[in-house]
Amino acid sequence: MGINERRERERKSVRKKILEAARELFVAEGYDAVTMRRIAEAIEYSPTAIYFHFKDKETLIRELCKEDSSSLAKAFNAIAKEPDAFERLRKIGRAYVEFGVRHPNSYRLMFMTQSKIKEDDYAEMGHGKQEEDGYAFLVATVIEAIDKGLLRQELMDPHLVAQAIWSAGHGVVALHLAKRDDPWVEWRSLTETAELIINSMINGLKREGFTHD
Amino acid sequence: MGINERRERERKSVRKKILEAARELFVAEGYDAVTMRRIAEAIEYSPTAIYFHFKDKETLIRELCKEDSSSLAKAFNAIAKEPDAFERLRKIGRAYVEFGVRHPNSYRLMFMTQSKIKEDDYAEMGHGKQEEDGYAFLVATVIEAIDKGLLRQELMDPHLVAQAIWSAGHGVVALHLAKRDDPWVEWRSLTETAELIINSMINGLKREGFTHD
DNA sequence: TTTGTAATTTAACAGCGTTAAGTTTCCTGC
DNA sequence: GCAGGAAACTTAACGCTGTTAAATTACAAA
Repeated sequence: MGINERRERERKSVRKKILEAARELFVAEGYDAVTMRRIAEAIEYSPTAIYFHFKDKETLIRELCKEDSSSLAKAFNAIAKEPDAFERLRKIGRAYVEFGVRHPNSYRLMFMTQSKIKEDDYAEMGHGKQEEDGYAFLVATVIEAIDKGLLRQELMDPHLVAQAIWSAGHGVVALHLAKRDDPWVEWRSLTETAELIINSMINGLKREGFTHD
Repeated sequence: MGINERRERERKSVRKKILEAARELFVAEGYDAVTMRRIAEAIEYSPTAIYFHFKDKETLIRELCKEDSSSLAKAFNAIAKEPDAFERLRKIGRAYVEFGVRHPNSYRLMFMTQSKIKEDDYAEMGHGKQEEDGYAFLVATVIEAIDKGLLRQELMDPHLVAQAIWSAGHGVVALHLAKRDDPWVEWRSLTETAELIINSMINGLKREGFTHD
């Protein structure tokens, strides 16, 4: 018994070592640029050793991604305290943008690529629970705004509105992550653009004549 | 001379054949899923034959992408006739969304991935010319809106406003292309969401009290 | 008919993620 | 203390990729 615990502890320590090395490399060079062989090299193991601890590269990356995404959930939970629905939307937007900047690789994986995750796995990922599901949190906030009569009368579908808001926020982050270094455009700062988008969207969705703070 | 022309014609025909086969495969299965070997197989040539006509896979894809993107430029040129600045913005948005739907692979390549294209190549791509440069066209429209006093007073930077509008439009397309099949979210239709985003953004950017059509 | 170049094929390389098989390590039960 | 055996790891290799080098074919020019 006691010895099994030791085994397990050691295994976990190696797992952690792999994750840390992988994280450092991925953060520095991105998902595609880092090979399994280089991760192995970094921890001075053979490449195949990784496969004892992780099913494949995809799984390894998802693990890191999961760590990151929990930081987004945390930020959202802190925001939940904000009483004003519009202000909450603004804070959601800012937190979302900050997440993209802080974890560009995870952001790309989560929101900019098609994932083959099956619906079955969703339950354990907190699907639908506001504390873990950012989209659910956004929808709930929109519902509140609708119920309080803050939005234009024709806006009755919370999913539609939430998706529009999400899209706007996503757009500014995604464009930044993909095109920030492209000199075709005289880029303005991400935060400035994000602020304008968030405010314009809220301003454009809110009930005509409704004056807010 | 006459024989050189014939040679050239034949070469161009093979080039075209490759491009057509590649396009069909790429459209059906996407950039990453299609290998050079499969393209070669489709035209019943050896894989290396392609490399006589195209430098590498990247170049081949860029060629297809260029063809697609000209359709966007065409759509924008048609829109240029629209006299009303806001209505022009709406049409730009719709055309942009339609481009994303019609050419998802090119869209992903152009707007959702980092490109290593150097600034030097931009001149021949029509950078800055409104007829070929969609961003320049958008900026020009924003400038017109500003000059005519249609936008809120504090909005004086056309690039900032253009980038906010672009981001909003991009967001809805990018999210759709990446997450459309993800059952985590009860997706609303792209066109409906796009329409809401475009209208909300314009509504949110326009001068307070300014009533439009 | 020879010659030279353009166009194509065959063979192969280096890199990738990954798997199979062999080896070390080290706890367990006698 | 030592045999057995699972756990953790390494070595070797597979199949796939984009791509290149070298050999081959096709075919107009002389």
